[in-house]
Order: sequence, then structure tokens, then C-alpha cells
Amino acid sequence: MAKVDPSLVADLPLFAGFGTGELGDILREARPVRFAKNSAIFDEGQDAHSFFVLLHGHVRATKTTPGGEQIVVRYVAPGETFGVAMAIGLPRYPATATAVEDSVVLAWPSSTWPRLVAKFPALATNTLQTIGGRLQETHTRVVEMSTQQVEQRVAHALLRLAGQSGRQVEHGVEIDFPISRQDIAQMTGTTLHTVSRILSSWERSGLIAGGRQRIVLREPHKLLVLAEAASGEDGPPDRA
Amino acid sequence: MAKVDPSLVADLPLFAGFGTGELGDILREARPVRFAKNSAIFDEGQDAHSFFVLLHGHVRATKTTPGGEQIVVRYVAPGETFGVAMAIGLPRYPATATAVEDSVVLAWPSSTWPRLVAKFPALATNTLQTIGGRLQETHTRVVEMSTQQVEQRVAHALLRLAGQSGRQVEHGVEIDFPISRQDIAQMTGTTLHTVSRILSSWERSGLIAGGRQRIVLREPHKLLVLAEAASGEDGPPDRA
DNA sequence: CGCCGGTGTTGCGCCAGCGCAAACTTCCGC
DNA sequence: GCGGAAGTTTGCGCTGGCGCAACACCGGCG
Repeated sequence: MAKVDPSLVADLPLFAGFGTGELGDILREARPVRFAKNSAIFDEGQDAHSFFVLLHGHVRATKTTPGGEQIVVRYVAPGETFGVAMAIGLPRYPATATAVEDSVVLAWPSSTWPRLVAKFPALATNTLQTIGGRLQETHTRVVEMSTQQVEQRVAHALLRLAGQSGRQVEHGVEIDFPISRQDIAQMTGTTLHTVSRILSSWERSGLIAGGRQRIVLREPHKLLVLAEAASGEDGPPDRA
Repeated sequence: MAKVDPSLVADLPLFAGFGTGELGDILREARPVRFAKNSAIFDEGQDAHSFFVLLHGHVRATKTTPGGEQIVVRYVAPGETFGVAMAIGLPRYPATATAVEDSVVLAWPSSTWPRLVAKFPALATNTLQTIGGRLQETHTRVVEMSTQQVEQRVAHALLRLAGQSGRQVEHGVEIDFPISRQDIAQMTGTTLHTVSRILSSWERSGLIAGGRQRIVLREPHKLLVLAEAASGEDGPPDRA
């Protein structure tokens, strides 16, 4: 059935500490699935039937408010785990996952999780670290939203995306998947319009370049300076 | 050494599925420690020497920005786990923990974690669920900060605090530990001044009561309505 | 029992960023 | 190659909530 070469995934954090044999046992339960660009992998509220590892492509996780507004929870890069609702005790997916480009995932039925964990306890500890890392990232986001101006939040978001999924190009680093101003707005808690204004201004000053759904960071360092600049800061006080 | 009665903690999520004997094994490694009101249990950036279960009292977790601003990450209620940095792979505490009232904790040296997990894998899966729950809560917070007005965020924060640590009193539910306007501001991403204005207004209309570091919700239901009210909403659509 | 520091309240002016509106550009399907 | 949809840009006016400042209050400590 599944013909996934263990060596392809042996380096993933989820499988840290596993030998080829064990890996084979685990992979045997998984099924590779392809999702076309803009197709939904699962929907918020839906029964958490599977959990996934992204092999190729990029996936966006979003949450929708009762009022119908969407926010982007995160972007999943190749090698990352997603849809682990079952592992953290949720019977339903807490967010919607959409392939933002043609993507390939490995899918395990959620029902295999308890058995796999019982047999391979390291899966639980590896996942614990992954989720812990995500909790940290989300806390960082809360801190940023609480303390920073929109412009700095956008700068941080771009730098993070570039770090996670950046591709070296001629004159800078390009974010390696299609992303709209709207998406960035939904990541930083602002509006499409404000993001557009900010990016336009950065483009004018040569910090970035980009067209429709594409962004290239031309001057990552300058962006970083911008991101770190405390709003009303003049000189760092001793210990405000 | 440690004389903690297993029956006192048997119901905690961390120990779900454990028998009295196993519990004894685990508790034997722990040490009860008392912290006076306003004393630090650990500091952000410090070496993650221990992890904790709160037995009595309340603990506030905060993060500080490079610029010196603080934000409240969460309040820990009795029975909850905190300081599990090691379990999620962090060598240092990502936040500061302060006892907001006289508190008693159970403390395990972080070094015992790997051994305990190896012996009792359920500890890992239980912790995974706890951390997963926190990730959910933090995502909720991000969504709220992205989409709601300050007034609604404050309402949600109060309701959440009341749900977690509310005490039934004469005319309503009192938040059962000292909490200042400043704290609430740091939880909701706003300023002391704005919180004070909002609470004053609510007090005038009888929604809440409270004095110095004390808040009583007199009309939780009305607060909830306020919290849910979408800002620019006129008529609730089919699925408000 | 009076002082003092942490806490809370309130008025006022300002501005970052939102909401609305309209036009433009690029991509894609037919 | 044409037409429409999706994505983007930009101007304009408004306002929620912040920053500042001054004051009132409470409680604990000396």
C-alpha cells in the first residue's frame, strides 16, 4: 500500500530517535494524499479523522469567528505535523487547513494514534515538544499584538515567514508560497488596507519587492531593525 | 520526606489514569513548597530547575518584552501544572511565575521528568493534553485580540477568570484572588486607564462591583451578552 | 495615628489605523 | 484574446482608545 521511503522522513522532529524499522512500522499505517491548490484538507469543527505530516507544498490553518471573520493561525511548512487534534484530546479540528499550493501529505487515521503512542512513547514526547514550541510561538504573537504597532507586527510576520519558508533569490529572500495582503492582515490582526499601505511604502523605499501574492525581502536586516524598533523609544532606559 | 497524600492529587488531569501506588512513586520525588504573596516562584530566562503543580493559592505567569513592558500570560489555579519548560524542550523558563497570594506548590526537579516519563508514559500524554488545551486558549486570545474591541476582550477576560477561579458570593461571583486593573490590561492588550474607564462604567450600570484588587460579577449574563456582541453588528445573522 | 506608596479614577487632546469607496492590475478560464 | 474575478492600491474622514496629567483613595507601616 503505502510506499513511503523511511529515509525521506527520518529527520523530522516527529520521528526523532526512531530507527528505520520502527519508522517502517509507523509509516505502514499512513497514506500519502495529494491536495490541489486551494483545496481544503479539513474544516474547523469537523470530526478529527486524521493527523498529518506535510511532505510537500504549504498549508494554511485558519480559524473563523462566530461573526464570520477569519484569522490565520499559522502556515505549515514541509516536514511539519498538523491536524493533531486527537493527540491533544480534541474530537474535532479546531481550525481549517487549506493547501495554498499543490501539496502532498502523509495521513494517519486518528484512531491509530493511541496504538502508535502505546507502542512508541517517543511519539508522545516528540509531539509534546512540537506543541510546546507552538505554544511559545503563539505567546510571542500575543505579546507582539499587545505591545507593538501594526508596522512592526507586519515586519515580524514577514521575517518569520521568510525564516520558515524563505527561498534565496537574486536580490533577497522570497517567501516561497502564494500569500496575499489579506493573509498577512489576518496574521497580524489588522486590515488588508493597512497592510497594503505598509508594503507599498516599504516597496517604495526598496525594503521589499513583490507582486500579486508574492513577496521578496530585499533588505531583511533593515526590516529587522524596523521590527525591533520600540514605538515610542528614544534611548533605552535603564529598566523601564 | 515528602508527605503528600495521594488522594489529594489523584483527581488532577496530570495524574489521570494512575493508581495510588504509582501516584506514590511519583509524589515521592516531589517536595511541597510554600510561597508568600508577591514572591517569585521562578523568573523568565532562569534555568528551568523544577516543574510544579499548584496545590493552594494562585500564581500569575508573565512575560516581559525587551522594551520592559509586561503582559500576563495566564493565571494558574489550584490543581494546574506550571513551569513545565523542560517537558516541552526548553532549558529555561519562558515566563515569570509569581504567587499572587500565599500559595503552596508541589515541586519536582526537572531532572526527574525524563525518568518519570520513561516509567509512566501516561504522564506525557496527559501533559500533551494540558499543553494542547493551553494552545487552544492562547489561540482564542489571538482571535479575540484580532477581531474584538477592547470592551469585549475585557468582558471575556473577566468571565474566564470567574469561570476558572470564581467564588459564589452574596450577589454574584467574585474573582477569588487579588487582581489589579493593570493586570487585566496586561491580559487584554490594553492600558490600565482604559480598563479603569470600562470597569467604572460597568460599575455604574451595576454589572460588576469591586474595590481595590477585587472584582465581583453581579450580572454575569449581561456581561456575556456584552462580550459576544459583535462590534459593528446590527442584527444577528442566522448563526450569531 | 499620620505618612507614604501602590492603586484607582477621570478629563483632555491626539493620532494610528480602520471603514468606506473607487479605480487599477493581473491572472485565469472560456 | 476577451471578460470577469480576484487581488491590490490609494484617498479621505472618522474614532476608539492611548498618552499624559492630575487627583483621590486605601491600607499598611513606622
